[in-house]
Amino acid sequence: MSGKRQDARVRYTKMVVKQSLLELLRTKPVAKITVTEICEAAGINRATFYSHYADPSDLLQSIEDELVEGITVRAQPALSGGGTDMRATLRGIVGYIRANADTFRVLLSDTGDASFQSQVVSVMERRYLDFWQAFRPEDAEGAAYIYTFIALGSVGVIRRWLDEGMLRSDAEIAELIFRLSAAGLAGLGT
Amino acid sequence: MSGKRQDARVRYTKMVVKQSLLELLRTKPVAKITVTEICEAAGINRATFYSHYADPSDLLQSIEDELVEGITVRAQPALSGGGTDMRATLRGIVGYIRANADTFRVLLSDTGDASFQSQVVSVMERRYLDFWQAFRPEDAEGAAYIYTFIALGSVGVIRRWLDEGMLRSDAEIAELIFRLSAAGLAGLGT
DNA sequence: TCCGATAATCAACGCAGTGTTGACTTATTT
DNA sequence: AAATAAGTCAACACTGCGTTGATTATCGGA
Repeated sequence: MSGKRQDARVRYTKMVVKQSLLELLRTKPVAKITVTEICEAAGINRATFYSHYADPSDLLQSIEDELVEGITVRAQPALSGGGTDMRATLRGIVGYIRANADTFRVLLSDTGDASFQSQVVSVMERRYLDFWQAFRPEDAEGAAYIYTFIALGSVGVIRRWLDEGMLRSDAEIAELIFRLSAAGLAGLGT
Repeated sequence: MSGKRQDARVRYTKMVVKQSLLELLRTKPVAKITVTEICEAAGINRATFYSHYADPSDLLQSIEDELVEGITVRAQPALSGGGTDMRATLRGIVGYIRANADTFRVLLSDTGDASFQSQVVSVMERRYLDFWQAFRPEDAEGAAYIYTFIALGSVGVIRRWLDEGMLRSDAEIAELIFRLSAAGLAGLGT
């Protein structure tokens, strides 16, 4: 997409630095993680860190951006292989989260980042809106609240699923989220 | 509850320091707020800060604890004046959040604290569980997921309500949350 | 395969914020 | 008015910051 591929050294540095931060995030919030700490864990020089990122939050942001992008792509109905099939889209998203489970678990946890969760919710919200509006064209009272409700609720289900060690299959979780969301929407008209 | 009342000076210090932090939190995340900054804004000596709190996160934690306590109390059905009336309980909670709207808005925002949201969700979750289990004694498949779904969804509704400037009345929002939650639960059996 | 370009390393820098101390001043309680 | 507790102030060593310039290692293309 953007010109040539990055230098192998750069790729390595970014990778090792990201992994080190994620490792540290398991033990404490980003507020208490220092650049020095990250560099020691990564085995790189501090100056190298600064040539790529401004501070630990900036690094965290770049990790988050990748994951949000991954979800966004899979939230596009056309690309998820299911056309307008919401279940298929959800399975795609759940599968992607499983593939990056360790990272998602940390970032969505208590010591994680509120803004990351917020970004994920936004993507879900938009997708739900696109999908369900086809079925209920006329906007009921307080419709926007419902999409927020089910989007955040869905993320909650995913969080719990991750915390429990992903005992259930992707399909099961996708189906559960689908049913709960559909029910929430149905409840509006009541 | 715990012995005598605190010295007036202590009460003032804690108050002004909390307000200063909340003010700063409007502009940046807690990760980038320094003790020095807080003290300048509060007009107190740095040594005074350290005699009460360990660091900015510790101070933030104490603010959060108060609010979580406030919600917990109102989530007790017996105390919310409505017996087992879930609507009344929700109205009580929503009213409390409105009374502390500025603070809740900041803490539940993107730049807020993931652990605070998490604590609030926990309280709601437990309350929903107590209430609804009376109506559906036999636990359906994946019941725990539903409570997480509706608890987080409820917090999402509150977040949106705060962001929109609380245009709707407490009763309206409480009713909306009640309806969405009930619907989510009903959807499980389907 | 060699060469120019790009990255990473290292040591050093002044600077800002930390957390603690002890001597002091000021406010509160009884 | 005296005793107690809290806040102020200046100073301290220390840690981490962010940047610099010189040096070494690695990469990718001609």
